[in-house]
Amino acid sequence: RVRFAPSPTGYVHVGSLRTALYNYLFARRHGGVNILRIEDTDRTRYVEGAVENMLRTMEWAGITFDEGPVEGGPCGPYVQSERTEIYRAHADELIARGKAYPCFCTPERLDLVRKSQQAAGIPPMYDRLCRNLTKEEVDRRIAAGEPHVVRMRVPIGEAVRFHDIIRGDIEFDSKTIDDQVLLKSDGFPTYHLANIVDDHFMQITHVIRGEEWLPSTPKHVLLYEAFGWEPPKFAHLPLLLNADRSKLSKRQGDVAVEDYKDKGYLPDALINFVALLGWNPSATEEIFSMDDLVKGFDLERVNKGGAVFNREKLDWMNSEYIRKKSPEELAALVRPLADTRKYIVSDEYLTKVVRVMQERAHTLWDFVDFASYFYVAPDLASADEKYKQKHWTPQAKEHLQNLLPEFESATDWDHDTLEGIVRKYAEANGLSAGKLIHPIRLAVTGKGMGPGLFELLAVIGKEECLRRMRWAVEHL
RNA sequence: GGCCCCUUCGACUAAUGGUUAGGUCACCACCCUUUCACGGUGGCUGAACGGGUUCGAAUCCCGUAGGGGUCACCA
Repeated sequence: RVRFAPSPTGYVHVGSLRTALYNYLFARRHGGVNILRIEDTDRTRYVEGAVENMLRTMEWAGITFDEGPVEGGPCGPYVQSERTEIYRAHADELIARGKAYPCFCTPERLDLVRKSQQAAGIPPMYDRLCRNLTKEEVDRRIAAGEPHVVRMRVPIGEAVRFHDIIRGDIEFDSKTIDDQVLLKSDGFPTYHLANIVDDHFMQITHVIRGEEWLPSTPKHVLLYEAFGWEPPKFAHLPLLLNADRSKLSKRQGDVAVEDYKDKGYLPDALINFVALLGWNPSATEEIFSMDDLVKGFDLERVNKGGAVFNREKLDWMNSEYIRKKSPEELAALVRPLADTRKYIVSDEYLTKVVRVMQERAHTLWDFVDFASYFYVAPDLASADEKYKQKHWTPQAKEHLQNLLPEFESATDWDHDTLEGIVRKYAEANGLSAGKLIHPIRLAVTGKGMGPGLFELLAVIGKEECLRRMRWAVEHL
C-alpha cells in the first residue's frame, strides 16, 4: 500500500509526477494498492482548482489510483482537511503520553530566538522554553484562551536510526532534531503529524517520496515510536535537477507537467523520460511503455544521485512517440492546436499534413507552427534569406515561369506526376532537378527545409500551389 | 553555519572485484538524399582526489574535496 500525497498549491511539478509514477509502478508491479491523499492542511497556501488540475494531470499521464478522494475506499476521507478531528485526538494522545507538549511562544518570540541563534552561529532550533511547564500553568493558560501549538518532545541524546530502501541505513543524533510543531494554533496539524497519522491508519507499507524529506524522516520515526506504531519502509528518491545541478525550479525552465502538455509533449513520452531519471531496468533500450515500466520496476535499482532534467533527450523521446502514432491519432491531437491558430482545415487535410510531417516533428506544435505553410501562404518577403539568395536566381525564376504552364495543364496532382513534370523539364534543359526543386520549395513554403517537395505540393493542392508560384514569379 | 545525502562521458545511465568501462541523447564526420528529418557507418568525450584492502578495485574501507538537500505554526 503506497500513497501519492500532493499539496494542492497549484500545478503538478515534474518531480511530483515522477514520485507519483514510482509509487504507481511499485504498486502495480507488486499487486499493491495505490492511494491518493490530498495534503491540504495549510489553508494559507490553498489554491482554488488545484485538486481538479492535479486529477486531470494524473489522468493525462495515465497514473491511476485505487483509493482516494474520487475512488473512495475503506480508509477515508482521503483529504486531510476532512480529518482534523483525528489529528487533534492524536495530538492529545501524545500529550497524555508525555511525548508532546503545548507551547505558548508567540511567532514574534520564536523569530527573535531564531535570529539570535543565527547571529551566534548556532543551528536555529526552538529553545524549548515551554517544554517543562507545570501542568497547572498549562491548564491555566489554556483556560485563559492563550493561543498555543503542540510540539513534539524529542528525546535527548538518542540515536534515531532507520533503513532506507535506496540509501541504506541512516542515523541522526536526536540532539539535532527540533521540537517540531505538530498542531498549529489554528488547530490544523502540520505535515509531520498528519502524515504519520494518515500513513498509519491508511496502512501504508512503503513511503516513496522525494529526497527533500530525508532530513525530516527521523522526526517521523520518532512519532511512530511515540505512538507505539510500526513505521513503514522508506524510499527517498533522488532529486530532479536544473542544468546547474540545483533542485529543479521554475526559474530555470518549465517544471509544471501542464507546461509540457501545453508545449506538445505526449504523456507516454514524458512518463518514459521521467521514469528513466533515477532508474533504469539495465536494458539497452530506452523506449518503454507503461506496461514495460511496470514489469521492470524495482525500487532497489533506483539511483542515489540527482538527475538533470535534459530537455533535448525529452525532445528526442517525444519524436519517437510521435512516429509511433497513427496519422489519424496524431491529427486528432493536433486539431485543437490548429484551432488556436485559427487554421481552418478538414480532418482529411490535417491527416495528410501530419503524415508528411510525422518523422520531422519533435512536438505536436511542429505540425502547426513549423509547418504553417500548409495552412496559410508563407510571407515570402521574410523567407529564409540565405536560402533565397542561393536558390532564387534570375535563371531559377525564368525556369519556374516556364514550368508554370506545365503545372497548369497537369491533370493529376500527385507525387509522381509532379516529379515527372519537374524531372522532364530538368532533363530537357540540362539542369539538375535541384535547380528547380529549391526555388519551387521557396515559392511555396518560404522555407529551406521540410518534407519532400512533391509530397508537400500534393498535400497543398494544385490551385494553392499555382497561386503561390505565380505570386513568387511576379513579386519576388 | 549544523545535520544529512550524493559523486562513471556535456546529459541520462550500464556493469553488483577480473570488460579495449557498454548503451541512449547531444555533438562531429561520412553515406543516403531536392532541403530538413529519418535511417546507416564511424568518431569525440568519462571513473573528483588521496590513501588503504586485494593477485586484481569504477566496484569494498578510510580520509579529503566538490555538489546538493534541509534546518517554518509550508508541504
